[in-house]
Amino acid sequence: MRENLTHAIEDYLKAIYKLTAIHGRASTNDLAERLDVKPGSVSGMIKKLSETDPPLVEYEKHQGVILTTEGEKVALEIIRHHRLLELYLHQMLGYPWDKVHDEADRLEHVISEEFEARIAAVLGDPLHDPHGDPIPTVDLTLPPSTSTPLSQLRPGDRATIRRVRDSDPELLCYLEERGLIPQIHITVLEYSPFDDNLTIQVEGQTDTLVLGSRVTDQVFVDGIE
Amino acid sequence: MRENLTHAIEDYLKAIYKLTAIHGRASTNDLAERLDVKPGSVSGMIKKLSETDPPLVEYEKHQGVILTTEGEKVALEIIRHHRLLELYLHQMLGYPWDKVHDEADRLEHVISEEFEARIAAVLGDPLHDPHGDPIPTVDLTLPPSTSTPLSQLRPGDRATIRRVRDSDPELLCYLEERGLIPQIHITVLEYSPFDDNLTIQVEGQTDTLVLGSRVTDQVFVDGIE
DNA sequence: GATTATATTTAGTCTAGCCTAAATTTCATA
DNA sequence: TATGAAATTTAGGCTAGACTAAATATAATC
Repeated sequence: MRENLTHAIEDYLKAIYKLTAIHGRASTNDLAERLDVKPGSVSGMIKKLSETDPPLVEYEKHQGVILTTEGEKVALEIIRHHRLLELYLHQMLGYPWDKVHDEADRLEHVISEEFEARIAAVLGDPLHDPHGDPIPTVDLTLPPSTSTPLSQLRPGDRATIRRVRDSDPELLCYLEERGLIPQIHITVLEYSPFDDNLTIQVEGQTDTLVLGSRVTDQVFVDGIE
Repeated sequence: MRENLTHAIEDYLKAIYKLTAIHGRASTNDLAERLDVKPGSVSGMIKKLSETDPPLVEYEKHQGVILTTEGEKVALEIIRHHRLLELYLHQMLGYPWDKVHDEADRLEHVISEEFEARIAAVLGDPLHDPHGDPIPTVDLTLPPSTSTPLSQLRPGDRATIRRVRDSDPELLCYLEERGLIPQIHITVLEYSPFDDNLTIQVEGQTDTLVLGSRVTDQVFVDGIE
């Protein structure tokens, strides 16, 4: 497959992948914010990515950018690295939940295919990382995510937590302390329309929790009854 | 300690450490050869390393270079990373002997202190990597190596293999196939002064081996009787 | 439809690290 | 001690990837 891609290029492709998954196209400004660089730098890199052979992105001025098949492959490869690494760090090296992301962000660019294959084998070809995000398979397919934000549930709903946003370590600590981790069942008891608070019951806990939308927007659930 | 050091700088410091261990000082040309860059590039980098605050190397024009205390610390830190990684890859991920070096060379620059500490713990704070090289301790001290090249032994000498050069994967395969790995006992049966061949008996093997100096210069032994 | 605000691109700089080629210094030896 | 070989440094360029500031295009509002 493609080699000699720089870390910067890999980071751009990953960011484009994630933004297009949400908005259909990735805008210059959104990319700049996500990658923590200035918009002018993004324009330059996008131009370059669209002029490689084969091109990694498709690009029309002022219209944002999408990945080509080739670019998507690279992005998924890196995402596979990242999520396998997160799980490996958590399960095999005892990393706490909130610390795996940064380490994986650096390692994902340098591990070989051999390394990838070996940790995948040790982990038993897992399907999800510690935050519940699906891990692309070896042939780089990614099952579409069906989960919905916890914030959309209403009193009486029962559901299973499937994944949580992994970008904010503080949020992850908060969630872990309260037992809000993947595969846990919850029941919604109350909804307050003014402040968007949800009162929920977490399986196996006696106390209930009141969560604002800053939290419930970052937690995704499935199997709602 | 020092942060924001580039991979290139870390590679230079590691190379200087290894060359000074042999020659007292590291020359521009030797560094260029070891790092696979041109001598002109080395001059530029050395200048830069001697002008950091605090300086990482001590430098007099045309006289070669040595590490400062600060530079040595960085070098030992990277060497510790490298050797811990080699052992981890070998023991925990089942990497063959000859493949750990390249992977470790890339990973050594990106792992965190946390990662270092966790793999060291999993491995039980080991003292040697798979090739027998000593691993710098957490406080960055490295026991002086006392082993001598196998090529210096003569008939009748009995010794224990302590380490082998790890830079050439083909040599490593060759050595492994013949059971020439650390902690193995050997006896020298014959020496041929014309071609520098040694005939040796490896503990637990029935056949003897005839080895040229291209091999015996790369294998180091200890406990000669 | 004109005007303002926002998003994006262009143009010109900067730093890190490498390169080549030419100039210089040191070293070995006649 | 002079001279040629080897080692080293200097000078000038290149690429990747960032930055700033100015120019332009799109979108939003009156």
